[in-house]
Amino acid sequence: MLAITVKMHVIASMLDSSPDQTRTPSAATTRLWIALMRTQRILLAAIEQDLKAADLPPLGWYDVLWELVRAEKGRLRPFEIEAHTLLAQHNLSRLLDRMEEAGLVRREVFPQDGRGRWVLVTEAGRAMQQRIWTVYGASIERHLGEKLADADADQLAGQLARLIRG
Amino acid sequence: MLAITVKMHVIASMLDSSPDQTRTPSAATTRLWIALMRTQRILLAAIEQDLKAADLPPLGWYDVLWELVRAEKGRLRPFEIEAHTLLAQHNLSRLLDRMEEAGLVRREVFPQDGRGRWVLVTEAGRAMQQRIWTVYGASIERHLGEKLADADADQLAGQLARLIRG
DNA sequence: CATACATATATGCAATTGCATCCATTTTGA
DNA sequence: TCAAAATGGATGCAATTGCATATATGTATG
Repeated sequence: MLAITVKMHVIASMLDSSPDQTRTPSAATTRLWIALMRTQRILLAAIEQDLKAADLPPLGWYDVLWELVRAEKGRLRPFEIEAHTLLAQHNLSRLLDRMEEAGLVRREVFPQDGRGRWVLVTEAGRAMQQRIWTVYGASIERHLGEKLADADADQLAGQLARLIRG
Repeated sequence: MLAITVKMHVIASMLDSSPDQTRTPSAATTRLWIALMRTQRILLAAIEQDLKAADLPPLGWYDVLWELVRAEKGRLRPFEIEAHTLLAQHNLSRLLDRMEEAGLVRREVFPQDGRGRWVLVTEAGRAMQQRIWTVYGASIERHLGEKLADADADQLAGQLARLIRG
């Protein structure tokens, strides 16, 4: 499976990235780092609070549901969800436990590989994804969308994305 | 004390911010939200990993040490640290337990208010702050600083800051 | 000035996360 | 072909976090 090759390559490239202990960031870089951390934390806290106020589960649940809903046949392998959501493997495994317990997803065997599983979203899961989006989307709009024009948002998103590509 | 007035004002303003459930974010806003979350998470994970690889404590410890080192007389009240670092009160309280146990800070009574405490950074704490910065700074530079020019960083930091002001 | 309310900090307990490791299955390659 | 290495996923246990509440003290109000 192609994923194997990719993974080994990724790991190998990560291993040789030992920090150069001699360099120091510029004041501008440091300001950007702090701004990035603070902005994300404050917005995330505000949005998570809106979800909690509406008696909805935390964002991680939404991320998983969204990936499943948009996936073909409403199913993915755990490692695919992991890659999309950036959740750690063991955290995802347990998040899926909770979501399965809540009836939002189901796990089934993956016949082509005895180690694997399918994770499928249930009807209740689809309904929950939509219910969460009602609140989540409104919250994103209120805390973020209202603060800037779409053109600025797009440009800013592009600049942020460049920080982690290449 | 001024802090009282501020707090009540902040709480009051937060309480009336009920989400408008009817609005939905634009595609641009949603892209920005996702970019912000992903970029912050990926960079933070990379940097925390560098710290761990150097056998240093997590970033929260640095944030507290930094606030104390820069503060007059190397001391602050817990609620001041809380405000600067965005740590939750109970989390800070326990973080300070651990840091005190590690000999990096000390708690002393605050005579002017029987409820309060001083948190002071020790010599070991100052040394640790510098030791962490060696690695942390290099890591910021490598993961972030190298990706863009200072002018771009400054501009980007300004745009991010605008998202949480007003 | 007494009573109710606010503030500063701490803490018990449950839920989540991190870490290491385990298990079962592929895949690789001598 | 078969042992060694890699993968996909789960799990035991410790550390951290979240949540509610406790404790002590300060401030305001009738």
